Amino acid sequence: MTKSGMKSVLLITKALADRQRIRMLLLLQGRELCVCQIIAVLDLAPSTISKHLSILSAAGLVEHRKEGRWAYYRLPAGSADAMVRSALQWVGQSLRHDEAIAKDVKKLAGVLRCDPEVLCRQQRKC
Amino acid sequence: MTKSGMKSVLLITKALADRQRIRMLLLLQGRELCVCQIIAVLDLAPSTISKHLSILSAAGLVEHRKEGRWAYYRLPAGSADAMVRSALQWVGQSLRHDEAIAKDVKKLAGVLRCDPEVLCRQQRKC
DNA sequence: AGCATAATTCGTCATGTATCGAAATGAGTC
DNA sequence: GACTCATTTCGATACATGACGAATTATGCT
Repeated sequence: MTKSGMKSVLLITKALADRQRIRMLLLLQGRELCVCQIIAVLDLAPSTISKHLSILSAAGLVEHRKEGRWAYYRLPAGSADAMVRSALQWVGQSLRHDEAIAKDVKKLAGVLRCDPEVLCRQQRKC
Repeated sequence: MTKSGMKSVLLITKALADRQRIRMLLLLQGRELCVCQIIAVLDLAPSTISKHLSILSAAGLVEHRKEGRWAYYRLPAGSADAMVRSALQWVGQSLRHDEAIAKDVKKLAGVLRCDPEVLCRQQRKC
């Protein structure tokens, strides 16, 4: 079923109207991430990250699953709403060559080299 | 030259993150409109409409020209930035079947039957 | 059970934004 | 020039939003 309507559109556009949330979406391109990994890259308070993720989630722009104490977020599967898919594609396309994003991705590479467990224990100083 | 970068993206997403601005963009699909016509359909204070239009303009989502006392706004020409074009396409596609938008378009049809001059004189009671 | 920990929710504060009316601008008319 | 009118800019106000730390929840470990 394909959603439509002003409400969904505004949920999406409002979700996309924030720098940190955009950064998150681009970090999630091509991989699933644990919340603690997102925290480590974006360098914001856990509660802030969590709030952002819930906004993205409400808009359908991310999905998540819990595994033990950890929560993993990812971009929605291929079966997702067309509106959501094209919105994500637009963002990805538009920021393909953005410097700030490249920096985040680079930082993520470092973060991915640690166990999430170790990462959290060390208070984000991997 | 194709723009890119976080700044442009945020200008666009922030511009799209408002119900009234979305309504304006859809009214402008396929035709150029005078500010007074937009006012007549959306039923907001002229200063509010003007502010919204300036935000859309800053994001590159609309163009405008002045003709005498009137100002006309339109969606950007085909030569526009790819980011802008696909954003507009996304909005249009997503709201193709929206009721609120259909209502606006219907109201616009009535407004278009008046001279802009008459329209303004009569304080939006055409 | 009791503790440690990852994530979320809640309360608060500062900042940003939508709206309006009043004043300013700019173009036409007399 | 003085006046009218469409639009924009400015200033004020109410509301929404982003950030944080503290408290809460939920899971795993001892």
